[in-house]
Amino acid sequence: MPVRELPLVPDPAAGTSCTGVDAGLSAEEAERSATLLKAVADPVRLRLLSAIRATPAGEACVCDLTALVGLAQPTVSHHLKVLVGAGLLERERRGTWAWFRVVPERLADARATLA
Amino acid sequence: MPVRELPLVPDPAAGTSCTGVDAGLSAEEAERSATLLKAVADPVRLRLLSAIRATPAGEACVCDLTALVGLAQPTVSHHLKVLVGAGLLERERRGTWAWFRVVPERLADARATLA
DNA sequence: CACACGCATCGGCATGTGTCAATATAGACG
DNA sequence: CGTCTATATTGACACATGCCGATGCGTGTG
Repeated sequence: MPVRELPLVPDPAAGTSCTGVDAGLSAEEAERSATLLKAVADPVRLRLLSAIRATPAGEACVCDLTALVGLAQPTVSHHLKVLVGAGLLERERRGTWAWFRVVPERLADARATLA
Repeated sequence: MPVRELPLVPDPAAGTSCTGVDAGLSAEEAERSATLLKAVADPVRLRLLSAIRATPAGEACVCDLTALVGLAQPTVSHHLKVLVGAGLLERERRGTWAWFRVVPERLADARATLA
């Protein structure tokens, strides 16, 4: 029966079982963090966020972004909806256009989950 | 024909086309960042990273982690492989066990893509 | 050598995700 | 009201992903 080397602090007589690493992050916390990170973990959505933030006014409408990423309009609308759903973007309708702004606090939240 | 309101800086005679938001993040950069973030955007992998980091020695073996997350051993091995592939984890074989440590620099890289 | 144990890989299945064409909705304008 | 433009929604498809059981590989132990 192989025996662990270095720490071997606990587990003196526990048979062959491993030491047991407890917790570090609950399943619920991990689930919520992953949901937020999944919204960002997409190349198109990263470009959308970056492009909107790089705008002089800090906002952009769908047609601008459609031209930018080179995808069909429904696809871009879908990605924007995902970002809005995650709280990373705010949507405001002015006339015919829909304007999107990033929510920096929410982006900071995402960054904080990797701290 | 509706006309844009606030900025209307360029686009004086360009018909109905939108202003054009340029760049902010190249497609290649976005692709690489998304690959790194995808590795982290999973509840199980977040828990694995967190648990390994919370260990006194900063490392853990598969059997510990299997017990932690409550999934089958092949599933945990799969997730660990994803994390190693992304450079977020280092793997070292000592005897029968495989020990995993987090690579803080790589985690900082992931965090930096959201700056 | 034979065996046991930890871990990795394979094959398959269910589910999730990105994409687009087609269509629906909403507001502006005549 | 009818039409045009910008955006949202739907349906369908291909593809990726998470999960597990079965199996293979490597390494200590008797």
